[in-house]
Amino acid sequence: MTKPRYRRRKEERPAEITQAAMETFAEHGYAAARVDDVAKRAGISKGLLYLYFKTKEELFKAVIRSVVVPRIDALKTAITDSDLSAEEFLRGPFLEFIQKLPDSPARIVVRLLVAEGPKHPDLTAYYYDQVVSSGMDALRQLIDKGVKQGEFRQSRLDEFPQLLIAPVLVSIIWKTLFEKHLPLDTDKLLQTHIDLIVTAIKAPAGGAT
Amino acid sequence: MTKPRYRRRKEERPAEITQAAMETFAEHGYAAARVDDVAKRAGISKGLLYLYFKTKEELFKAVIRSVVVPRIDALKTAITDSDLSAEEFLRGPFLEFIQKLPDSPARIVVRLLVAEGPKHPDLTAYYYDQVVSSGMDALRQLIDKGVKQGEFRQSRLDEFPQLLIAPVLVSIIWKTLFEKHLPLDTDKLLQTHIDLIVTAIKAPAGGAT
DNA sequence: ATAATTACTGACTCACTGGTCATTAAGAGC
DNA sequence: GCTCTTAATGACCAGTGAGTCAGTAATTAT
Repeated sequence: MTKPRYRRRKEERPAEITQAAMETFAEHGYAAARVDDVAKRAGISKGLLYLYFKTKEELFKAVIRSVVVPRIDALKTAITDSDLSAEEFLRGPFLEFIQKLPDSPARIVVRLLVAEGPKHPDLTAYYYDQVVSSGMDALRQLIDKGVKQGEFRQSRLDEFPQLLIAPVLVSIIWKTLFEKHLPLDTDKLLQTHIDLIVTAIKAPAGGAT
Repeated sequence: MTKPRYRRRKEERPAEITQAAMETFAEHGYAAARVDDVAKRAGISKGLLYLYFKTKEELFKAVIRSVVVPRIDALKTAITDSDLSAEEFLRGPFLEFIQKLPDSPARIVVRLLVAEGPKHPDLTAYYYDQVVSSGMDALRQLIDKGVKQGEFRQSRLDEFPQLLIAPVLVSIIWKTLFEKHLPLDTDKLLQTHIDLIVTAIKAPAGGAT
């Protein structure tokens, strides 16, 4: 009775491979990452990897998707499962959500997308549709709700919901590049940002309507 | 009298090469850019390029530096050449400065740094020292000045001056990735951001001492 | 003019890596 | 056990692109 040289595990392979790929891309970026290394990390041969993913690029897209999808779901449920006021939502669930991003795989996705996005238009389009567009809609609705209910004053923030998540990008990029030079308390940074924005758009004391 | 096949132009080459490299990197990113293409774009042979730059990486660093240096100088003079109040400075010269960034070569630098920074620690350190660190100091001083003169209330913004430039990153990344899907009026976005921040930190009417 | 110098060329090398495929062996079915 | 299917291997191929260098010609010195 010899122990088998390998086990057949058709089901688990794809997830294991994308996981290994994500780690490899995180270390070296997409272009400089070797498919062979991804395979090694996943504990398989390169040939098998190519059985599950036709090309390196397809593997790349699978990685992005594997990170993005669960994260969207998280935000969507956070929004639906809540009947807090707009301010409460911003200071509560929304803050929590963005505070998690800088240490999540989202960090890697940002780096990969900034670096490789322009060369993968369909991937960028996918990301835009799935994440950016719907995310912006959600935020805009949140702000509008706040305005309608007299919590917030009218402002241009609803034209630029990007401003709400801008410091997330700063946090991610800081952690990616400068953490060694000067550590950044991103939780506090994001908290401060929400404070400032809410202060700026809060309706003056004697509410409207 | 035959026309010469080439002209010797020792002085001008380096600048021409870094310029060509910047354009090539802008199109393809660092890893995917071919040295041969940079040379072609600069109108020279690859061999000559290697006479001026020892490796592709050294060329890369030269490109970053060539973009960064003049931009720092611009900001520094803007700060020194002005005795405006803190709010006036933010709304005037500072806003103007950041409004220029999304369409300047700074855009390419951001993309290249995010993508390649982790693999070039010394370059990242250089950028941190020359740009980030001193830029943050300058902003912090500006805010403190505003506080001391009673224009601004005390806030945590002076702990996180990054918040002032966060939307610049959003603008740059948006233009890099999503411009085709939904154009963004970055001037207005940045204007809005400064409005919001100033509103948030402005001292209440009856100013302090 | 002629010689000396060196900016410049372009063909070449060589390491590297994405992708292929003939072969092997694990596991399912009989 | 025996056969069949296919998950899995790993040696191989072909394209590519960074970096080299022997030679050439533009310019300077004499």
